Amino acid sequence: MRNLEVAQILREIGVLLEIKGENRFRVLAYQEAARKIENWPEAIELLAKEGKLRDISGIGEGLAAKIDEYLRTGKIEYYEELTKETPRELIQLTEVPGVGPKIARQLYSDLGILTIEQLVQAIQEHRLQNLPGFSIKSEEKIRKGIDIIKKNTGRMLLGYALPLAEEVITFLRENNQIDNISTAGSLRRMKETIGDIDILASTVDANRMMEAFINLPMVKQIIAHGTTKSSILTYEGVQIDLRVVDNQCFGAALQYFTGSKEHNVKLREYALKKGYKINEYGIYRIDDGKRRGGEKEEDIYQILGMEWIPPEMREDQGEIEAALQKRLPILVDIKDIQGDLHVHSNWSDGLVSIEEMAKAAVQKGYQYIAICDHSQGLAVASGLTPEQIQERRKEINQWNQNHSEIFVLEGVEANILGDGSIDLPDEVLAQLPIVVAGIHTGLSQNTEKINQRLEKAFKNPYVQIISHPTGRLINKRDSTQGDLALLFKYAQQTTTALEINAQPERLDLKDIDARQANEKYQIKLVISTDSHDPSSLNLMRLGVAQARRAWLTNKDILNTYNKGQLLEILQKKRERFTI
DNA sequence: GCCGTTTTCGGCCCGACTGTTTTCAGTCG
Repeated sequence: MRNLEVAQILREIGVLLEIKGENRFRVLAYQEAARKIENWPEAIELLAKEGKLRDISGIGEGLAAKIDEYLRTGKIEYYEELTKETPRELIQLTEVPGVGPKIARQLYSDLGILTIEQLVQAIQEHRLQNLPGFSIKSEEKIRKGIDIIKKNTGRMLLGYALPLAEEVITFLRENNQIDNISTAGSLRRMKETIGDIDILASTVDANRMMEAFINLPMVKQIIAHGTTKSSILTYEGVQIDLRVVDNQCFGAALQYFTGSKEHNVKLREYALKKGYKINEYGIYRIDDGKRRGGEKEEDIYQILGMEWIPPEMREDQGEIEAALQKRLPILVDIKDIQGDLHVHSNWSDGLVSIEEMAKAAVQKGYQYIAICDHSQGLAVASGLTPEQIQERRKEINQWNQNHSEIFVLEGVEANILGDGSIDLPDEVLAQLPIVVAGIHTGLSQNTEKINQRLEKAFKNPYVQIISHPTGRLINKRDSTQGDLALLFKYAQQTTTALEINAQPERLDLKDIDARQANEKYQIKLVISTDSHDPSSLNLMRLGVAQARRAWLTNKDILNTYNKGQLLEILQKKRERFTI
């Protein structure tokens, strides 16, 4: 799968063209194509091979030829030409807040600056303020921009951003008279990583609220402070923006600030066709200029003749078309979750006993919980031997005999060994109502090996669920080299379910892949927290968000079924593939 | 550079803020 790689080079061409001062719509075309390819669920090289690149809307003759060239030869002549006059180092200069393509170009042509280090040096020597159009102020602005990227170590995990935003919102609520308050931006869309935290509110006293905001205990630096918008930087380097709007504009503002940019562009284009204009203050008829709504977010969509679109879907991935046809799926909701099918206890590397995990699950209102401790192949996690599993069974049976409030399923998270076999014998697996299996070692094997390994694991009749199927750790470790399309095929053929692991750094499968698995291969998914302690059961909402971003409904998710239905489904594969 | 119940040319979302200007360019979300 070379999609990211191709998207990257197209994006770079876009920036280079921007720096060069090319037609901005040509620039846009490259950026749009990059985005589409990045989010395309199938391998771009496969599409190219079949001559179907132009199936992707936004890729025409010119781009298709360049992509083909890149996939064939490893480079694009046009790109090489561009970098001769516009060095590619300039791309990273444009990543400094306050430095766009025009300034990057000026810095290079007038001062020969190519790198951020050279820029820092030039600022120290006050060489910027003498440039035409520059002053001490603009120099200072760029210096601050450099500070910000140096502090910012990329995007933070949703699992980190969400509680932080909630803490801020709770604090603001306690200290102000608030009409409406909500997260916005990528946080409201529940993307797996978040750039900065956006909060939107309406209140009778904006000044007071801003005052409270910039005086939060976590504030290290105030980046901006006004009556409608303030930004702060926390000690941990997170930027939080608070915007305050009139109550009657709250819906329009929420729609606008939630994005995504691509969703909004598409929505506005459609609005124009229908004779409406949308901005952050409301929706207006173009002919008489009159405002037709905007107090509620629903107004915007309703007036355009669409269903209200859940924020998680707003990525311009077909949701606008579906909303127009009133065919949006009813997305799975946290309230639909009946249990957690992958948690650990202190029999392996969990922190607490089975009883404590079960009690915590009762608090969540679950019908069932599956204790899936590691198995013997994972010694570092105190994986269980067959004998230990026998021992553990007594404890689980005892719980189930004495408690009716929740059913504890006896399970394991077994290891898929280097050759694809499972690290427990079939006789042992057969006695466990639920077997989750995952790759924990040999993650860097080549594609062929990973594929063979997974094929064998999927074909094991006792393995009903594959945990964290790609093994990725966000910002830390890439997915395994396994071929996803093949993996989906195995899952489909063997009626094996795939996990959406809700751990903040895993969220594996990711949204577009989970959607593809379900839409194209009709694979069922399981949302599991992989908890090693009771409080991690709360991570379920991250997994549910991921599933919603994958357009999944109740019927697609195994752990929305009641206990009886679930046990029946789990039995199916075994009945089909054993005698 | 793409695209078309606005079809083969002429469009391609919208506004705020900043800084440097007398009406706007650049950047950002």
